Amino acid sequence: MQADVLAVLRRRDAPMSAYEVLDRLRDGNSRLAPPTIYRALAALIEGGRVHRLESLKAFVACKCEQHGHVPIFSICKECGTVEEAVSRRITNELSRIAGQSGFAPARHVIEVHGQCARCESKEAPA
Amino acid sequence: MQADVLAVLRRRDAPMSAYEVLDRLRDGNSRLAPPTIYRALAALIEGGRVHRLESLKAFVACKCEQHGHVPIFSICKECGTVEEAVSRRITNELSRIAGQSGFAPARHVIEVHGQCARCESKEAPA
DNA sequence: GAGTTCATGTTATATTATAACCTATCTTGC
DNA sequence: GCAAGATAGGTTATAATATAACATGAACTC
Repeated sequence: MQADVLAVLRRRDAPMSAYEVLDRLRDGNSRLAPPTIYRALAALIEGGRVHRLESLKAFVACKCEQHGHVPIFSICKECGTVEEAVSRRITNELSRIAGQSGFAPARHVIEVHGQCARCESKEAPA
Repeated sequence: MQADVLAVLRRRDAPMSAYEVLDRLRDGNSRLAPPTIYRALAALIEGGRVHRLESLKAFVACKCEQHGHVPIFSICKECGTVEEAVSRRITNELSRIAGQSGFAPARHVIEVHGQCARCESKEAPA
């Protein structure tokens, strides 16, 4: 099931809601309920192979080689595509800030909403 | 209504769900429905006086003097308290990363989950 | 093959959020 | 004053997201 869910997510580079994944998988198997999908997603996220975009309530397959990093997502509000980046500077600076108050970070959520280069140039084709 | 919602949020330093706010306000006024609360929250967020914690689906009053900054939240998974920080370095670095791919940032979501100093010392009182 | 474990199925429901439409109040210019 | 528009909020209904709780079945263990 995890493999099926991951395959569906990988066929898109835009995020999908859990119910979109569900609908997509129901094409072949009508007896499929939300908990099945949410369980698979939870396991995939645990393993770092899928990320949840908190601000979109949606999920994407991880595009990085190595999992276990801190992902930084750029989310285009026009076309919905998502880029995944990594920055040690950001991770370090967040640790530094947390350290000032003795906070022990366990999980980071970094999401940037905006407009990708492609959509920007379409909108204002100078 | 915005004032009422803001007052409720300010009485706590932990995040509240929209429905917690609703219940709290219903104490005095039983005829109050979700859209009313969500509208007030939307306006407050627009004005920078309230933030939505995306990863918690919850809301907090902004604690900063000046609104319009990029807030960085530290969320304690034990006690639920939230600290709000600002870092120009992070903002700059995020802009730099975005710039590399021509992405135009409009809104930032930065949330760090972990354990606050207080809860850490309680748990392992060395 | 009885007992255990693990993934998944199943049913029901909780939680979060918004659409669509209505009503009241305020405001502004005449 | 009062019509016209603007704005906030009320009301009803429902959409979208997520999980609890329990049942089933296959696979493995001894």
